[in-house]
Amino acid sequence: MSAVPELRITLAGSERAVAAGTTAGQALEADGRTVIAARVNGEPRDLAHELADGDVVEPITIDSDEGRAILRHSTAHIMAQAVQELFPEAKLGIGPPIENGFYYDFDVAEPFTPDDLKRIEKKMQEIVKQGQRFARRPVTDEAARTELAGEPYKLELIGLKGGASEAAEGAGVEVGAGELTIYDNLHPRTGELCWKDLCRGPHLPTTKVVPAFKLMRSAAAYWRGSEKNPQLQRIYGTAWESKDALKAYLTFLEEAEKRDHRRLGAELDLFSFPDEIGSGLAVFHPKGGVIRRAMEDYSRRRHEEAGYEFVYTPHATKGRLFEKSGHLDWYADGMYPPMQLDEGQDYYLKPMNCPMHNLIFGSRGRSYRELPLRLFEFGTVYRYEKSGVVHGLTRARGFTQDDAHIYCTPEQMPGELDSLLTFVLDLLRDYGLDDFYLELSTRDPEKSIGSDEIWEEATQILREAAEKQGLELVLDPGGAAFYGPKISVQARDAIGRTWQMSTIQVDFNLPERFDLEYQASDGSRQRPVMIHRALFGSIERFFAVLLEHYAGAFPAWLAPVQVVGIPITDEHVPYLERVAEKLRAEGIRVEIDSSDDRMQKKIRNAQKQKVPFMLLAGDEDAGKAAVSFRYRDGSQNNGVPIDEAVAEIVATVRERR
RNA sequence: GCCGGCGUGGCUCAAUUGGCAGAGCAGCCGCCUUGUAAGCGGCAGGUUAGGGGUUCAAGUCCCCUCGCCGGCUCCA
Repeated sequence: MSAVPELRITLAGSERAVAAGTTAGQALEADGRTVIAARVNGEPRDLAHELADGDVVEPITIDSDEGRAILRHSTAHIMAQAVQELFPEAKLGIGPPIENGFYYDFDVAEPFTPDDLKRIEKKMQEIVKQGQRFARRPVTDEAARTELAGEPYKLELIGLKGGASEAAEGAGVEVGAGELTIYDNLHPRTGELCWKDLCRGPHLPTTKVVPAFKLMRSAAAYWRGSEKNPQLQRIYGTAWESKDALKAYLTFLEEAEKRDHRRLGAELDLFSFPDEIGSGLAVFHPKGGVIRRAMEDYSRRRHEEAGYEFVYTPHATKGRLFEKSGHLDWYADGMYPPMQLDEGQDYYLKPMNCPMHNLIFGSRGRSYRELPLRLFEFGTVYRYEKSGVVHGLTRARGFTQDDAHIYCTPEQMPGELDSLLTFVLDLLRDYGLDDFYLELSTRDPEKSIGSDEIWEEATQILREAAEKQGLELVLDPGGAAFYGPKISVQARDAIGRTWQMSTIQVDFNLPERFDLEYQASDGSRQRPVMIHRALFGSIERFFAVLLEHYAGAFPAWLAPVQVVGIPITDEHVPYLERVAEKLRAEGIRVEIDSSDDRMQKKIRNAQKQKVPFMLLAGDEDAGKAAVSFRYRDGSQNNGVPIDEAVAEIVATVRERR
C-alpha cells in the first residue's frame, strides 16, 4: 500500500476508492464542456470541489435543467464583468439564472441603450474567448465586507445572509445560508484577477465553455423587488448549451410573437381597443363576437346540465356593499374611484360579483333542501389596473367572469369540490386544452382573516380533491387571497407556455359578513360554506389564451367562418349558394366569396383567415352534384357529393373536433 | 404607479437627419372568366396620436397630455 491516503466515494451508484485531494471533476472524468459541474451528496458543486470520504458524486451536464442554470448564472457573471469594464461606476445588484435565461441588475446613472447592449455583448465575447477560470474562495463576513466595500448592494446582502430568500427573489444565488464565498475570474495564463463577485456558485470551470448566449433587453427593476426601493437597471440575457439550442429558443420567441393575441385579434378582425373608449377596455367585432358567443353558449349549456342556476346583477352599486364585503378595505386601489350620486352617496363599478350573489342568497329564507345552491353569471366587472400592467385581453380593466358561487353545507363541501374540479377539467378539455397541473395556494398569515383551524380544514379538503384528479400538484405557499385557500388549474398551451385558468376558492369571510344562513333539517339556523369558482376566469382572457393556443386556427365549432365557398368562375356562385343553404340549415356559418378576385386569391384570403373548410366548385363538380374540399392544412378532397360534404362538415362541428 | 422605448392613411413601412408627406397591401370602380396561397388598370384615403413651444421653415428639435410596447411592482 502506498502512503497516499484514500477516500471512498460513491460514483454512478457504485463505491470507489480515490486518492485524497481528488476533485469532483477528476472523479467524474469530466471534460468541463458537457459535464460542467457535479452534485455531491445532493448539493451542486464546482468540478474543482475536493471530495471527502463518503461523498456521493454525480455529474451535472450542461444540457440538463440544473446544468443550464449554472451556465446561465456563469453567463450573468460574464455580463456583469463586461458591464463593469465598460461602465466602471456601475454597482452590482443581483444576477440569478431564470427560466430560459438570466439577468443582472446594476445601479448606473444612465439607463442602458440598445447600443450599450451591443457593446456589452461584444465585450462578453472577448471574455468568453479568453477562457477565464471561475475560482471559488470562501471568505469571512468581515473579509467580504472589506473586499466589497465599493458594492453597497452586495454589502446589504451580506447583512441579510441566511434570510436570503426574504431578501429578494434570486438573492439566494449570491449568498447561501452557510459561509460566504467569492468567485474570482482568473486569467488562464497569468492567473491575474480579472473580476470577482460575491456568489454561492457553482460555476462553469471556465468562461470558454459558454456555447451560445445573447442579450435580450434591458429594463428597470426595483431593488429587492419593492417599489419603495430605488430602481436598478436590469439586463436580461439567455444562454444555451449549443448554438442550435439558442436558435431554437429564438425561433420559439418568434413563434410566440406570431401567436400574440393582440396581433391575431387585429389580423383576423376579432376585437380592438379603441383609444376613444380607454385603456384596457375591448370591443369585440362581429367575428370575435361569434367565437365568444360559441364559447359562452357551450359553457351555458354545460352549466345548466351541471345544476347551476343563472342570475344577472348590475355593474354598479353603492359603496356600502363593498364595505360589507371587505373589498373596499383590501382592494380599494384596484377599484375605479366612486361616483357621487343621490346626495353624496358613493357608487362603485363592481370589481367582483360575489356580494351581489350573496344578496340573492339572502333575499329570502333558505332551506337545507336547496343546497348546494349554485348561482352562475357571466358577470362583467371593472378593475382599475395600474397603467403599466394593462395587456391586451389578458389584463384588462373591464372583463367578464364566468363566475359562480356555490352555497353548501360543510358536509357537502368535499363532494362538491370533487365534482367541481372534474367538471372544470372536462370543460377545459372540450375547449381543446388537455395538459394541466394544479396549484394549491395556502394562507399568507400577514394577509388573511379567519382561524387557523378553519384554514387548515379547508386547505386539507381542497388538497384531497386535487389529489384525487391524479394531476401534478404544485404548492403555492402564502398565495391565497385573504378570505380562503384556493386551487387553480394551470394549462399548458400548444407551445408549452402555462396559463392560470380556473380557480376554485373556499371563502370563510363572506358568509359571515353577509350573515348568510339556511335552516337545517333539525330546524336550527346554520351558516353555509361558500365556494367561488371561475372556469375561464375571464372570458376575454380565456379567449386570448385559446387564440394563442390555436394560433388563430380555431377548431371548426369555434371558427367565426366555418366554410367559405369558392367558385371557379362567377357562374358557379348560384350552385355554391344552394350548397350553402343546406349548410346554413344545419347551423353552419358559411360564406360564399363572390368578389371579383381570382379563385387563387380567394383561396389565399380564406387561408389567411384560417377558415377550416374551403368548398370549391366548377363545372367538373357541378356536373356530378359535388364539391371539392380544400382544408386548412392545404390538403384536398375533390368531387365529394354534396350530401356527404355537408355531413362531414356538420359532424366535425357537432363533435367539436 | 415606476424605468426605458415607440406613435406617419385600415395594415406594414418610406421620407437626404430641419426644406413640396410617399409606396405596397386592404378599400372602391372597371377589365379579365379563371381548378387549389396574390391577374391587370384606375380612383380615393393623412391637421404625421393630441396640445403647446423653438424656427423663415417641424413628421423630424423641446415641453405637456393620451395611447401602445418591453420590464418592475401589483393582480380579489
